[in-house]
Amino acid sequence: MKGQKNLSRRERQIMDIIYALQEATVNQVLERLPSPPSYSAVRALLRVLEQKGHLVHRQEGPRYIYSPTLPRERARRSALKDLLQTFFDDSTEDAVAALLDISEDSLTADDYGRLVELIEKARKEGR
Amino acid sequence: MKGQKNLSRRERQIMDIIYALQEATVNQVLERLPSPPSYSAVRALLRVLEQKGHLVHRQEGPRYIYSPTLPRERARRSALKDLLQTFFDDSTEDAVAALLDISEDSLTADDYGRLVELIEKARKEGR
DNA sequence: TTTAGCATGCTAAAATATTAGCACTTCCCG
DNA sequence: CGGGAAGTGCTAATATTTTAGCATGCTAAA
Repeated sequence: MKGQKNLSRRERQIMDIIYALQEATVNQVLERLPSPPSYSAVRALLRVLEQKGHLVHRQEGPRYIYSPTLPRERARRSALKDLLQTFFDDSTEDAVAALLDISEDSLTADDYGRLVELIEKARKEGR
Repeated sequence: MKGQKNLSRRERQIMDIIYALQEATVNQVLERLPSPPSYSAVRALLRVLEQKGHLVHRQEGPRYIYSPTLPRERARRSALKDLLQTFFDDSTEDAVAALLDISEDSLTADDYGRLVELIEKARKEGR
């Protein structure tokens, strides 16, 4: 029901890290946390996040590996949707433009070609 | 210096609202806040955000109108960059695909055309 | 003028989030 | 077998966030 934006600051940082890595151990999270707190502080947060239903863990040898409950694909759709609303007035075009602007340095001619294909394909499917 | 992800939960909600509206009064913020607290709670948060340098206000008749310190364009670039990293492994293509997927219902044939133009233009400028 | 309505500043209480520390378990290597 | 290194659970203290309430100023209409 409620979004995932009811997370506290640390919780959000942790979820982002885990989404970026897909799954992570306590230490992987700790390493990437800004102004990292103690090991046990991180464990406590992870426990809370699990209890709130945002994470699950499996045991891998001696240690826990945490992964998100909500699949990455769904989480990113939702995040993108929010971003679109907050910063782009729901304008897909503006968002794509910003995306291109950010990425221009790393895109090759082939990449541009693939992007055009992507759009052509969406256009066809879209009716 | 430090990012804007050091905000607390309420602070973040408020910044999002103000970025979406471009600028807002206390009441506009209050109306859109989930599980809205009291009027004065919102005022207190706004004051804190201003003191931290995230917002400024101007006086409009009897009331304050708050707006972000960091221009929307910069804030959204930065937000997009983060999103790209967290959820798309920095793959512009994946992000555009997700964007198209989200927006497909609302895009017209013309829109698709404009998107292709956008990319062609970026390709040319990109070298 | 008075007064009601709506705005603000400030501050202290309450609720949450964040953190460290201690006790216990498991794994692995000498 | 030990025994240390590296895990984990739990709990209590601390820090921060979030909130409401009170005092005050300004404006407009009765």
